[in-house]
Amino acid sequence: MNYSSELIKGTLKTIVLKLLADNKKMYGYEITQTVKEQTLDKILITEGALYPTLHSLEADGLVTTEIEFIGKRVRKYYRLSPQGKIKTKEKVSELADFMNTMKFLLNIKTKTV
Amino acid sequence: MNYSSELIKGTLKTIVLKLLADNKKMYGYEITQTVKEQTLDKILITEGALYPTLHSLEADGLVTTEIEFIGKRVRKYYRLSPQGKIKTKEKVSELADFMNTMKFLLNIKTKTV
DNA sequence: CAAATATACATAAGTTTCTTATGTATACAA
DNA sequence: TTGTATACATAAGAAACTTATGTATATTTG
Repeated sequence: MNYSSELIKGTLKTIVLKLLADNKKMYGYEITQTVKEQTLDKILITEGALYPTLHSLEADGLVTTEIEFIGKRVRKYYRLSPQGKIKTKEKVSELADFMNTMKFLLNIKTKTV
Repeated sequence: MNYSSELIKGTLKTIVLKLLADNKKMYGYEITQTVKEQTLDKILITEGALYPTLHSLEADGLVTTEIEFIGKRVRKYYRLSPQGKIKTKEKVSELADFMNTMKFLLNIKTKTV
């Protein structure tokens, strides 16, 4: 059973950047499959969400692209730019920090007056 | 320095429900201030986000409301309904699960082929 | 005591970011 | 040959915010 989609909102860019940081280069479909496998089908990235995100990362200069042909079929590989590497560190540490804060907040039992 | 707002998206309802679960009853402004204090200004809930969320929780039957007057000023207290208590447990455990999954995903070094 | 700030509610327009739907095309398996 | 998988893309619509605005009372501060 996968997560209610609003949870994934806001984390997609970070997920994509981190995967690219760990795998040198990846193409869109590969990203969807990797996330699906690694999260045991809990996080399913739709193409309608992923491709615009990748295009936006490219427009922001965070990734570069390379076209590759597998037979007649096209593949578009994405790779982090230097700025992309910096941005990835920022986003990942921000998310880690946020998760710590949330963990703390959700464990609070009583309001401190 | 507070979090980029897209991170908070999708977690607001869960935060509000959990606070109500821990504090019996709370009013809107109190929720914003409590979150601000507990997170050391890292999570700032805007009124434009909070009030529609509270109204939506009420419309869904997850909370009940009571008006209270402090002098001439009105306060609207929110309290979990029985369904609200159930929903809170679901949302909190879903978020905890999601955070574990994200933590795992963001630590992966190499793609497992 | 006037002005600024804090308390306390609310809504509405606009933006972002997703979902859902659709489209195109190749490759492979049944 | 039919369905499924691979692989890209975009567009309409929905959800959930931000930002701006509005109203009103209470308190602090210069």
